[in-house]
Amino acid sequence: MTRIDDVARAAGVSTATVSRALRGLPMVSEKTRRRVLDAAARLGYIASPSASRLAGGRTGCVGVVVPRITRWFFSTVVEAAEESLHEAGYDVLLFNLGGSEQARLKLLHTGALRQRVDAVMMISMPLLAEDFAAVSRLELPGVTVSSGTPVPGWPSVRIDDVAAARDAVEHLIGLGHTRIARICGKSSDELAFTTHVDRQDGYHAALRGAGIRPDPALEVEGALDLAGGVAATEELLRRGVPFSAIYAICDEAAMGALTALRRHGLRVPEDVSLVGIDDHDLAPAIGLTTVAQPAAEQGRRAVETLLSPTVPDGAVLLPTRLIIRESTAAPRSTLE
Amino acid sequence: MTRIDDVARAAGVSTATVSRALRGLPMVSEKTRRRVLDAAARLGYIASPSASRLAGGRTGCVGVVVPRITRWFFSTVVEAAEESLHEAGYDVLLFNLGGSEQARLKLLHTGALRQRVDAVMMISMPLLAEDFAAVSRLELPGVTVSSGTPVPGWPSVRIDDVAAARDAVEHLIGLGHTRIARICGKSSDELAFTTHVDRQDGYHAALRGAGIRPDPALEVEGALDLAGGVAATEELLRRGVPFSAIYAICDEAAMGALTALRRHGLRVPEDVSLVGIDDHDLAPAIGLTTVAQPAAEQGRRAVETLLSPTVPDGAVLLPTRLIIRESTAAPRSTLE
DNA sequence: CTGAAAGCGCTTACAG
DNA sequence: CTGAAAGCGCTTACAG
Repeated sequence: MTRIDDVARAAGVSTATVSRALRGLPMVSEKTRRRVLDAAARLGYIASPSASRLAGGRTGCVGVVVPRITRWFFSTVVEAAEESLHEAGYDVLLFNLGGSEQARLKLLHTGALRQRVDAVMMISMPLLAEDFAAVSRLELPGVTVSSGTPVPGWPSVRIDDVAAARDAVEHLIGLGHTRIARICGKSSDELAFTTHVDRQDGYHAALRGAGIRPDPALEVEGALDLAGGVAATEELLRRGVPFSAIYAICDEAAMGALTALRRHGLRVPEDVSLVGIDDHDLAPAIGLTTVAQPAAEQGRRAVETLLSPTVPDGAVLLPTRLIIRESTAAPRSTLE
Repeated sequence: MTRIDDVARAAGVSTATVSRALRGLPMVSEKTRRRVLDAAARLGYIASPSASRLAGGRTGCVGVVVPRITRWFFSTVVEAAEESLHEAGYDVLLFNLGGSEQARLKLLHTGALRQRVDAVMMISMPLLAEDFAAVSRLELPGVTVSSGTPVPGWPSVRIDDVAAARDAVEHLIGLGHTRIARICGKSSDELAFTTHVDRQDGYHAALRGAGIRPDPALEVEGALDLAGGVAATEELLRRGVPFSAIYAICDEAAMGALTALRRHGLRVPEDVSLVGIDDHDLAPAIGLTTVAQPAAEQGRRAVETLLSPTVPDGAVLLPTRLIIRESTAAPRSTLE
């Protein structure tokens, strides 16, 4: 392993100069820099990250915290963020909570992040009142994506969840639906916080805006994934209340709904219209009408915001857009 | 930030003793250890990773390299591996290639991994002849998952891809199909190496075993994802060759095939039977018959193998299993 | 623009 | 079982 002294000796300069030259600092003559660069290349020198970190105080790492990397939204945000981070010269430390409360607590209340990262990006991280102290004890810059709970001093990147849900439901209303079911995540889930509540509010707002009185019998909690969508839809059907459309809190839940409906011999959209939120990779494949949110863009913007904090505390709101596909149509009753 | 001296002072011992006590090393009396632990806890002491790394030579990090974190198989392997790694006290550095050849080269031929990790886990990493030197120059222990190309000295964890493909195709043959199309990834793709070839071999072996002569007109390359499955199936239909079943190299491609078939008014399984490989999360939802492979288990076993190398060079082969759902049935011709 | 030297905060032989 | 001291390989004031 060649060290900085080897390079210094080969280039005939001090280690301080090697350090400066290699990091592109000013205060090095062009001639010297070239000599150092040559020597370093020739020797295949790479500075020891541990040593640089200890001496320089910067880790060159960013911690990316995500509830479940297996979910479309999260993996898409992480992929985009990772690319931007690497481009900016940072390594990314992945913390996947796996939906476990224990992992969340460990991350927050153990030194898992202390001195390991220069900054933190938290995606859809639910933070309870007692967690804020832990986060601020980190004394780290950070950014939240699709938060969750805004962290004081950290910018946040997200969409307007109220509007997204409203758009989805208003689309159904526009088609003539009035009995619109809602399937959503459990309140205890990872997205349970503002996202959950906001999308619920959007649903209610749309209904009220059209003079439709929300019916609790049409709203059912499941999980946020496919299985949850199936279960919620089964429960809905079990209740026996009439409905002509389903609004799902996310596309994965919508896919679950689609599955459950088909199992019961119900056709989409002939018997039931279905709309989700996300624009999941598979949404075009199954013809799902949805409100698209820019997942990758949120990841990129989060990194950008983290690295050049122009909006210290502000929120970056990214646009969503309704994409009408084949899963929604006018209800049969209005056709009859 | 409290340092090791602070703890040493508070406990009335030397820093060497603090270091030993905190890391659970032997050669520390129980009484002293308790005193140190108390002091550390009281002061909220956490050892500086940079300093430990520099002094100790271990980074406590494992690099996880993956072609595309957004794909089902990869995110599932990573989730499981990440959990095991964190349990074992390692941080995970994520390297998502994003399907870019440039990222692959940068990772291999730059110091991206040098001195940053204690070990490497490469998932479905395509390695060309010229890459091996770069990998061995890393001088790091490693493991490959679903390789790809086996790396000398690194154990590998995977399934028997030949058998998986054979099982899928034999299932179709058992139902009476003889015109079985194959849609697969491009040879230039991430899984292009052994996985691609093995599954191709399995398909051919199954056909030959049944006395069916492979027809090149029935085999079409696409991408490995949904869009690729759509495109490949469109191409297949465009060719106008008769077929009653499709074997897809992975479930995501199968979902693409399903989409394309539906668009063309073809029903599954009435008009066309469809089988994939994976048992993707969404496979049950769409009733896809598939050969299940244990993705999470591969992630866990890889970590296990990496951390306690009992099989220095050997391959861990995990079992697959055919899961029959609604996407496969006897061909109509045999029913007529 | 360049160098000598201290220091970052640990771990590890080496003694005892 | 415990401690004094060197050393890990850089970066950073401080001089010049």
